[in-house]
Amino acid sequence: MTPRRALLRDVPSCYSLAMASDTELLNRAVETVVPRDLADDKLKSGKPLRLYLGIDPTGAKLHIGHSVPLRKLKAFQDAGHHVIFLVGSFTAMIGDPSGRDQLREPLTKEKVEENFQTYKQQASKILDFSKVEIVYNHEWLGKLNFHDIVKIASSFTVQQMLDREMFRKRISENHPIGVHEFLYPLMQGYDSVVLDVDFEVGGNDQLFNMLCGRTLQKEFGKREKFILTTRLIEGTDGRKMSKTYDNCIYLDDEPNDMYGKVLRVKDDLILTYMECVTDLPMTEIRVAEKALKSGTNPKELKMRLAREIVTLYHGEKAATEAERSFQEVFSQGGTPEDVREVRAGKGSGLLELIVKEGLASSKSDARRLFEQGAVKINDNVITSLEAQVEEGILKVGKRRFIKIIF
RNA sequence: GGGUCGGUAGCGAAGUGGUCAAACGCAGCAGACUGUAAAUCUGCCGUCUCAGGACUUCGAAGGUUCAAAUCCUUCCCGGCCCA
Repeated sequence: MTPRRALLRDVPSCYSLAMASDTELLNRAVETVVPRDLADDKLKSGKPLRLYLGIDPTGAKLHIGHSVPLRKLKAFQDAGHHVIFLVGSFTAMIGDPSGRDQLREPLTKEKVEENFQTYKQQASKILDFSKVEIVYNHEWLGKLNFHDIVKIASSFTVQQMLDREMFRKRISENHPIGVHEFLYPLMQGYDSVVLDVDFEVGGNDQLFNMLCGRTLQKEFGKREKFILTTRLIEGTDGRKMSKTYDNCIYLDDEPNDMYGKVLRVKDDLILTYMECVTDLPMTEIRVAEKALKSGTNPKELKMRLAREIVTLYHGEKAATEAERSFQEVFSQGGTPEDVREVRAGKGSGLLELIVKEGLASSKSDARRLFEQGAVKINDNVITSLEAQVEEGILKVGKRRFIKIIF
């Protein structure tokens, strides 16, 4: 479409030097655009558009699933559009019921601010916050009175709310639904009214909330916005990416750890990851797709993917290093380079050290590891619970290493 | 407000006076296998241990009993039905 595609081949693909085309903006890593033709028209107009992404600062560690909408935001920013970043300072205190089958704990104001700082610090790896407009929704939501709220609420029906899957689920499982949870999408929708944007970006789990915004904008006579939802990517094991499943790749994971996690991703997610969380050109991703179909070892592509992701967050050097280290440790069963060094007293117990250094969660746990032959010093399996500390590389299981020095 | 059912380990869920640290499933951990994996198989999966046991845990606090997750009392939290 544009000549930049050809040029890009010679450039390390993780550096997105070029702007994405309109087609790519509206399609790559995108789940759905509502309504499509409105989006096309607005983009075709060539005018800079106002768009926003809202987040509730819950204090969660960001993982690459969170990076998808952020990256989309950045793509639009690079294309010259006006990006607004909305901090759900008010909404966070209520808690989004989306995707929840449990009631959420509300947050305090102080906690919200603290959380946002943490968020910003992590998200800065993707988005340049100095170039976006940051707004807080307590500034308007906190000022609404009961009249306003009733007006807003009357645009929706209880049936619409109850149609949502998580509420149905809760009903069928006899879990509570707080009345305030119905208010949540309305508040978020009202954000759109205040910001009067051309469109909103969000994860696909936010579709309902964002649609409420469309309804309210019409109701309040504002401009019509369209909605762009990004794809939700699954965690390394193919289930929903979630802390409770421990299948997340976090933005601040150490290079080696991050690399290893990507390699552990289920094979059939490779292409999705490439599309959604890297800057690899789509042309290259198509080539990868063909290669997969023609029987290339998925590991090869996964390594490419892993290198790409680590480069994005830690730079090329770290990525190369992580790759080398990974091959050494896992493919050849060796030990990593950068093992943590731990000073230990000669003659002290090995078991105690393992617990103290967090390689096991309790003494009982450590004991089990000994019994199961998981404890090795310099590749010699140690089974005696009374064993003393020795100098060398201590390996517990496959992934936990420390270097013991006296 | 009334009635009723329920709150068990990270989650789900059995257990209704002793044989209960508590079945089972999921998740997790270790070992084998492998392409890091996945799948599969095996073992583990409260804490501490002088390895014989000891200690803490079944919403919370009291009580009955030789003995309580199991019985009683009060309280807290939730579901459902009725108002």
